[in-house]
Amino acid sequence: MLDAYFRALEEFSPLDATAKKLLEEFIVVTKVVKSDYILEQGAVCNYIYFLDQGFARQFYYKNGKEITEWFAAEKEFCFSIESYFHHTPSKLTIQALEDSVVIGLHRDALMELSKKHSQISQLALNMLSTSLVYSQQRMETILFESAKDRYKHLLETKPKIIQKVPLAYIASFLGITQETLSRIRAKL
Amino acid sequence: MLDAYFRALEEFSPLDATAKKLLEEFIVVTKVVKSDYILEQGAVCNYIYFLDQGFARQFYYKNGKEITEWFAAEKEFCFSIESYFHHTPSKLTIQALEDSVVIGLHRDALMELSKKHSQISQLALNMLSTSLVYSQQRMETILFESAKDRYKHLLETKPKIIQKVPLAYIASFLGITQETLSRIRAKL
DNA sequence: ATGATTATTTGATAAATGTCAAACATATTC
DNA sequence: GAATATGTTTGACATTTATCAAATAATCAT
Repeated sequence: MLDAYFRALEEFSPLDATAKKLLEEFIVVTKVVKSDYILEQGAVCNYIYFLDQGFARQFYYKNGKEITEWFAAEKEFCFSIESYFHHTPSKLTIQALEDSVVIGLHRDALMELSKKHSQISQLALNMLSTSLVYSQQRMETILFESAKDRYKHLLETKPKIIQKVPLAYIASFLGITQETLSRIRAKL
Repeated sequence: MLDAYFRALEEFSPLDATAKKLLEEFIVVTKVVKSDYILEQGAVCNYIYFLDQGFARQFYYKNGKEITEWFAAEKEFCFSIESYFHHTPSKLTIQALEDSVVIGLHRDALMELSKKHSQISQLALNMLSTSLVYSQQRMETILFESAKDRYKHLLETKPKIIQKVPLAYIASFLGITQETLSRIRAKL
């Protein structure tokens, strides 16, 4: 059941049986159907979610419009960074775009267990540093690539998203309007 | 000597005498004069730098132009995130904009000592999570605020930068040209 | 299947920002 | 303090992207 999950965690750092046992206490598995919320706006994000099956998006509201901030594909992680670390209500909503199985790892698993078990602190450090590098890289692409290049990059790195998801979601994820994206696509 | 430094670290997480002693082994203090490089492009960034005194900027080259990515004011931290975590040559250069005293904390201090001492793992986790939240927030401002709003925001949050630094640095930091910034400023 | 809803494309136009060139201002050096 | 280098502003124009409106196209529910 949790095999794929622990395998995904071990991409970050090795975990022995003790570490896994400790972590298990903090793991919650949930099934959600399409359109269900994994995390609702206003709730505190207490978990790092892993999409064991399915597919989800994170979005928030800006001037009444939904802005997609991230897509989580199968075997990927997602959470509201700000809410998780600051214990504040989440601006983000995480919504399943398909029927999904979500594995949540409670904050205390990383933050508290990491005091007791060094493999877990290494796990947390490696998860965080990976996120940080991604976040930094994404910022750079937004600053210095044109909308067209960002779309092409997304096509290369996450072609599945583009097949599965309404254009408007992708546009807001890229930071452009759907009309602009439609035109970019027409000229490709 | 290191008082202010440990105080800055303890903003993230408390440190007892043992923790401080362990960390000290990995601390390097350097004086640099104006225009000196704290980190050169192509070198691996092995330290998280703290500007004990002085002022610095991080930049890299994009189409032959210097793009400022970050300013580090006195008592602030800076490092090349990607180079530090991936042990790869840094794309970034960190340059002192004034005579400065820089305190570097070696990667092994956080990554290795955190296996042995839980206060250090907490320190590392909190430093990383703080960086991650900042990085995320900055990305959002870039995506969703106009150049003018970003400039105003910088004026509010880091007025000193604007006094000390050539306009071209600030412009590239904001992701715009210096001409555009000059016009924004004229109309404020 | 049919109508209703949702998603996508297209067109006309406006706004924001970039590019290139030159003028102007300030700081630095001899 | 004159000459030089560096930094800033301004102008004309090009490009990118947004906005608003409407036309199509695709999907969904009954």
